[in-house]
Amino acid sequence: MTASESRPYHHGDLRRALLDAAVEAIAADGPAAISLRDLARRAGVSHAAPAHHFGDKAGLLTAVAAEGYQLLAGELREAYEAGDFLEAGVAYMRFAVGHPAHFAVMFRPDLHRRDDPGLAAAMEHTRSMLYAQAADQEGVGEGGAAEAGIAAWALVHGLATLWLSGNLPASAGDDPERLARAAAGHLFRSA
Amino acid sequence: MTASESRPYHHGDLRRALLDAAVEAIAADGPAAISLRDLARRAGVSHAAPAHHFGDKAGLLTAVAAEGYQLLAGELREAYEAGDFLEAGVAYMRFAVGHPAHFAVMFRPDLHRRDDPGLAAAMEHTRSMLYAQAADQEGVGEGGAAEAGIAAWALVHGLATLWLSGNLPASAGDDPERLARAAAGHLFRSA
DNA sequence: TGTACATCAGTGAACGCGCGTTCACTGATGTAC
DNA sequence: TGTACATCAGTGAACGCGCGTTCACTGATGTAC
Repeated sequence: MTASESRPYHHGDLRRALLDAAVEAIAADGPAAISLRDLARRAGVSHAAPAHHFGDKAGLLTAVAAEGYQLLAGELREAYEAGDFLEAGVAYMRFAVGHPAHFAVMFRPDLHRRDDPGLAAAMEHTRSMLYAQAADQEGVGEGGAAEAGIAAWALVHGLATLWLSGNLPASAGDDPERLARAAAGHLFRSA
Repeated sequence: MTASESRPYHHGDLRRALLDAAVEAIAADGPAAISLRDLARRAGVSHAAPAHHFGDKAGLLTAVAAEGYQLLAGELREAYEAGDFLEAGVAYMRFAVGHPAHFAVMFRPDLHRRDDPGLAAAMEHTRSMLYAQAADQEGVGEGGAAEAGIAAWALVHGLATLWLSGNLPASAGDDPERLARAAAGHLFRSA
């Protein structure tokens, strides 16, 4: 992967390379295990280079989280545009399994820079899509409609979490999207 | 808290004290942030003492996880004995919010000693209760019954996870058990 | 009741390690004229 | 087309820190006789 010849002084796109290295490392060992020095090693630069782009570890994880929210918003938008709310749940599962590192960082606010405007914008955008259904129904009846949206989110979020952490029984099968569709179907069957 | 007078050479119940310190530290900063040296400090013993009881960090976290599974099994048993499956979901939420440190460690097999018999037994016992409903229904109809049990578990697990990590919107309210009851109600309404 | 001894819990010094952060620096790039 | 200079990306040495682990040890407890 790394050029054995003399590398140029400037990396080209070190920011991108560091993010990719972070995603790879997080997927393997979790967000807590990464170090800026290790990422620099993976990207083939000196250990002080990452500070130039992200400042510190929180800055890097904040960038990963923001990217994750953008990716998730994209997946959700497609499902919503197809007008199928159940498939939005399936898309959520697909995103989690397809981008486990992003998923692991996104819902860990303790790892983020609270004041980052890029993350805040990406979060708000994605959340507005997540709560869309709940907001739509909120005015309708008395109590419970908001919880319906939260219940749907919680179901697919819990399913993705349990899947990724290897806590589901063998009876869950080996196809995450199928499982999500089947499990979420139990919730929407009543709607 | 700590006796300022000369402490006795033997602690009395250092194992328990270290577990309590760990639970406190994990609740505050997460499982990744703890160190055996810090726990020894909190318990007022030398930094080498924890190794006597747990060997290493994985050994300690394994003990925390096993204790968590035992506590959860107790809460679930009460709900089941009352014959109310919905309240078992509420009990799951109550356990997670009441024992956030245990909850954070239990579903992280990467933090455990795989071969610990105590943990394996506690897990199996608790899981048999979690899957009880799914197992009961499994023989009934074709496909989908097993997913119903998983869906119920995923819903309350996701709800607890999102609650503890502070990811739920303000509309979720401030009463976790009420929220669990309302959200899970959407799932069981169809049954 | 008293003595000897085995066992075990906890000590404290020592080790090597990887980390984050800082800082003066150097190499490369791009822009003004 | 060429020269001067500002800007920026990345370097590498240095620092102090907390960590896990090891190990010979010592203090306390309990049991055998």
